[in-house]
Amino acid sequence: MARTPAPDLQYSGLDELLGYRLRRAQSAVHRDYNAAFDDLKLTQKQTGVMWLVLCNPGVAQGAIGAALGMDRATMMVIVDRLEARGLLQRVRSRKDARQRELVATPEGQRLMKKVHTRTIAHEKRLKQLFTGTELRTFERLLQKLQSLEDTVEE
Amino acid sequence: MARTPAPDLQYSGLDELLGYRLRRAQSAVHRDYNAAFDDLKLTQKQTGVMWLVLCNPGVAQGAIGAALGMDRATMMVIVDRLEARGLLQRVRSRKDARQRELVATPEGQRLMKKVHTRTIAHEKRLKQLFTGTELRTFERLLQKLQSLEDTVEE
DNA sequence: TATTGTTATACTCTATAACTATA
DNA sequence: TATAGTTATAGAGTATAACAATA
Repeated sequence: MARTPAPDLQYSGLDELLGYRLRRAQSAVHRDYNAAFDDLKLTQKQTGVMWLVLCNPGVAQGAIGAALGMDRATMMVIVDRLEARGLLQRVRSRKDARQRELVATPEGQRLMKKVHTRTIAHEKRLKQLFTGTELRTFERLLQKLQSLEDTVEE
Repeated sequence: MARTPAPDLQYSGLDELLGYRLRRAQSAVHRDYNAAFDDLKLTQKQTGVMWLVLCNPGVAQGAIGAALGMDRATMMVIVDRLEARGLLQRVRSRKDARQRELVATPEGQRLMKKVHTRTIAHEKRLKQLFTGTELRTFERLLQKLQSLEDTVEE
């Protein structure tokens, strides 16, 4: 990524902001993820969609988007790419012709087997940084932040 | 954002992954931030850059990028935008003519006063979700994830 | 030779608005 | 009328590679 060695700067409290800390942590994990999944060419978001399609075959595109907190238009971009790569298919629903049911192709299923294995390894790598108690606490704290999601929408 | 009501899906462990949880939490805070700063038209990243420029006037562009974990090319995009909006200026360094020192314009300084106030309010809003002990724990846990950053680079 | 910034290029995610086809 | 998906469009962040100027 070609970065300069860390300098010596004033932060005036920037690095004490919870939002900033969270962003930097997420950024570090994101880079770590990309490095670990580089050869599979699947981003975190794409993996999330494929993951849910695998364990909810035939579920509507919009339902996946809602579950992952994504806009309809955003889902379109992601599903378009996954479909173009031949990892999943859209099928017009017979129950409600407005909906598109998503199903993984054989190739998508093969890829997701690798992704599962890789994910377990990556997760283990992350969790090694913490004790069991810390992990439970961490998840609880992260969960609290997600409650903001509901506040904004209404 | 036009989202569909939450569906009832299988997750097969996706929602137990630390990386997933972190991403969703960051996403929620990011949306909350954007909603709170909508009228000021400054993103989290742009705010980070302006913040450091304000408390380190004349610091080199690359030093800011390194402090915020950003690539040189990424910094270019962000600084270009801030400069085009008249919020900061690039000045060729007299100590090392390769470097560009960043300084906030009067307009940038005015805007950042508002941003500071707004940030304190936003931070308060976030921190209300937690006790003092929880906050200290949270920051410690997030810090541990940032150690991944060093592991990947070398 | 190495570093700082630059440009060109490409990819991903996000979102709004207007449109269609269905319900 | 309302909903699911689509298209067009735009903004933002990320990164690689090649290049110029400077050290």
